[in-house]
Amino acid sequence: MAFRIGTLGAIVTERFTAAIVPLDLKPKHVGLMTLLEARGAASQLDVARAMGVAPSLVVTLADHLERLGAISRVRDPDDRRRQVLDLTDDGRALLGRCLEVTLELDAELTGGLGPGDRAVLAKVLGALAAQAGLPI
Amino acid sequence: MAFRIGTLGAIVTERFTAAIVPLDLKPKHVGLMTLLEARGAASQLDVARAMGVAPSLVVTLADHLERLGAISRVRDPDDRRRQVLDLTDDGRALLGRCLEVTLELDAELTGGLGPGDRAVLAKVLGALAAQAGLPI
DNA sequence: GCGAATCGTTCATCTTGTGAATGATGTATT
DNA sequence: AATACATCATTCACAAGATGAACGATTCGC
Repeated sequence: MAFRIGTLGAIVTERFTAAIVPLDLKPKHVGLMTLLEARGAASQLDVARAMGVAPSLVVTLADHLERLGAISRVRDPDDRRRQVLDLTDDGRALLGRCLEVTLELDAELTGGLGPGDRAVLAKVLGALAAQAGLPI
Repeated sequence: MAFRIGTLGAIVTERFTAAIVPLDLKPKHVGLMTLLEARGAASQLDVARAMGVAPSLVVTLADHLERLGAISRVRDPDDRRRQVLDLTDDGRALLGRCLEVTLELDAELTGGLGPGDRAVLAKVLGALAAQAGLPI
């Protein structure tokens, strides 16, 4: 059975990217905030490793999120090399709006499905996320 | 119910991209070949419109596929502005190997699922593909 | 204390993609 | 038939996203 899941992944990604443009966010920003929400405060290097991304990219992402007021960024007093990131209340609110957008997209994409099918899809995607080590 | 389908889309896309590296292909190359397989020969502008991509990008993609011997590229004798692309036999074989890779990835991602769940997933993704106007 | 490792940042660079300019060809109007 | 306009492919300059190497500031092991 050929799902062509790769091509579909690209389409879904594209739609999601477009859907969060009004929030002034890119998918990686959402990924970073989601990570902070799930794990609590973390150093930039921790974030880079968890996201599978170069540390220099985290600088850029954190710059942007800090400018939006979505995260705080303070030197760890116990190790002043570390820059500790954490979600602000504004950040949590912003992440809430991301969730709304996500739900709308989910609804749009799975509109034709019955409740049973939706449950199965949720299970499948949950398993997929767990496999990817993703908080969901 | 939050599927976080956007984030998952990114993960799947990434995996697919990695999986076709050995074939010297990127996802868009596969998209172009799939299009030619489904619709038959097409001009570069047709391809650009169908893929939702700039015509100048099709030049690059076609250059690469032509170098691989996967597509032919001939001037339309009836309208010599048009450069007509078509899959070669080698291209069809290459696309076959892409399908194998896709099937392996599908199997890997849905390994823990029962046959009923897989059927539902196939249906859901099929509907999604149809909605995106994608041949599947 | 001193050399080595770690963390964040900057910088040069690569890749992917777009959009404008160009040249070749085709179409329409007169 | 000639001229103006539109269309197609191509090239070029450029923007965005991401990487890796170099560097400065720290901290750790000895």
